Amino acid sequence: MKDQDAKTLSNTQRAVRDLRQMILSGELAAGTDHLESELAETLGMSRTPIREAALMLESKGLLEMRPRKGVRILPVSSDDMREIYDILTELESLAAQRAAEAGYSEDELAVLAGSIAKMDQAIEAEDLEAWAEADELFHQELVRLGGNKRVEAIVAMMSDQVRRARATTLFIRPLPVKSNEDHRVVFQAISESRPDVARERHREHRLQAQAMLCGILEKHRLTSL
Amino acid sequence: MKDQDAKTLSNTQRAVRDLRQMILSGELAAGTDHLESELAETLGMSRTPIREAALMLESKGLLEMRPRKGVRILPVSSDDMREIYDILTELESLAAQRAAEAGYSEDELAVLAGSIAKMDQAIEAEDLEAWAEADELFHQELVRLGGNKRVEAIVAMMSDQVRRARATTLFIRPLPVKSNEDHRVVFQAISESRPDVARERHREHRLQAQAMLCGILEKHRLTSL
DNA sequence: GCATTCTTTAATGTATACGCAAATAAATGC
DNA sequence: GCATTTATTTGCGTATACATTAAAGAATGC
Repeated sequence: MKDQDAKTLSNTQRAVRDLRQMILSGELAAGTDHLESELAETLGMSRTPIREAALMLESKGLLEMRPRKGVRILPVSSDDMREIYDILTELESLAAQRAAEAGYSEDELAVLAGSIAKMDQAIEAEDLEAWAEADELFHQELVRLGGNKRVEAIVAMMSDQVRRARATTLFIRPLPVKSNEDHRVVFQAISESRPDVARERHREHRLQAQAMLCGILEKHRLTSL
Repeated sequence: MKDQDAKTLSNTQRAVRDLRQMILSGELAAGTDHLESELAETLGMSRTPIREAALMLESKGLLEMRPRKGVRILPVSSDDMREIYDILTELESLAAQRAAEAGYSEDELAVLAGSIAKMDQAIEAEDLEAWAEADELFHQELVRLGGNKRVEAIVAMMSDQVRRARATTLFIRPLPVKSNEDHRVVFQAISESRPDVARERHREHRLQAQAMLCGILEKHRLTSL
């Protein structure tokens, strides 16, 4: 429970937050159906805010509302991840380019640098959860520095689904040492204001990560189905 | 009125369609506020479907719901268009690449070829409306051929806003002769299965179009405000 | 025993009612 | 006359009730 629950947040907002959390945590498993009224009872509110929340989560691609069938939690297939990574590759590369063009000061790049440091520490400690968290921070901050609000929104939307897939891949994939090097190279290009380098390096980084992760998901597809 | 109105479409769906249309046509002008109850009365339904529709259109960036202020129709600034075109540049270039990789047959490329033909005719006849329509078809079909459903969804979402901006630029911009040549080059690269060429040519095409259109919007910013 | 139709059920789509909070208007104190 | 506080209004958030319709089950005819 956060500090504010019934206070400043509306029921609709709580429903969005809670349902999202339940989906990401797997409490609402992929592929399962749930009636609006069940969810309403679970979260202790009426159907109205549940419907509004479901509508929002539907537009984010986390679930699907089907008349008479209830809301279905959408599974994330390897094909889905391929689509998502394709988009992230393009939009994050753009962000890297724009961030390099912007000529940020060392201070303004502190969060980005910090996330790389955290990833290094996590690798050292072989703490994959911590690494994943820092990795997400890096990508999120990179996109923020890119300065395009719509890119930010799209990436945030997709990152929910990436997070779900990561639950599968994180403990199977090789230790992300190479990944950390990639991040450093991109960071350097941004801090040296070299847009084309930042763009291309990040693009390569993403393409490699995508190939690896989709490969893993493909292999384990049968397991999860 | 389409063939089906009260028949197969729910009120929520009608509200989405009608509100979207009213925004695109300018009937609901950018920057204006409207109470949920007003809109409900206008469309002859209760607030519930209006709210659900507004929620969807909000996620598409056409409007904003603000407590006690009503729903605000969001204006499209030149900054907005810069953001949108940046995204379209990246995602459509990806689509062009993927379309070229897919190795479509002549038949499968018929719609794309047709849209180019229509643009040529429109230029000939100096019919800018027809040209815009064909141009939109080209980009839409290109993205479809790219085979990424999420890209399709994002582009469709943004194209609503592009359409609103076009109302400003269409009759000011130079006759899009160069644009047609660009399209032909991209088409050829796709039909010859040359992904890198398709990607780069389309990218250049988009960057030029963006620079031109944002320039126009920038100039006429004062007029519209 | 199977198929078809009717009945019933159950879940959604939508209307409506109401409480609450925010914005505006009014009133009182200084 | 201005500021501050109090009333009032008004629009939203949400609960709830109801109508609609699709799906499931029962029953009847063949």
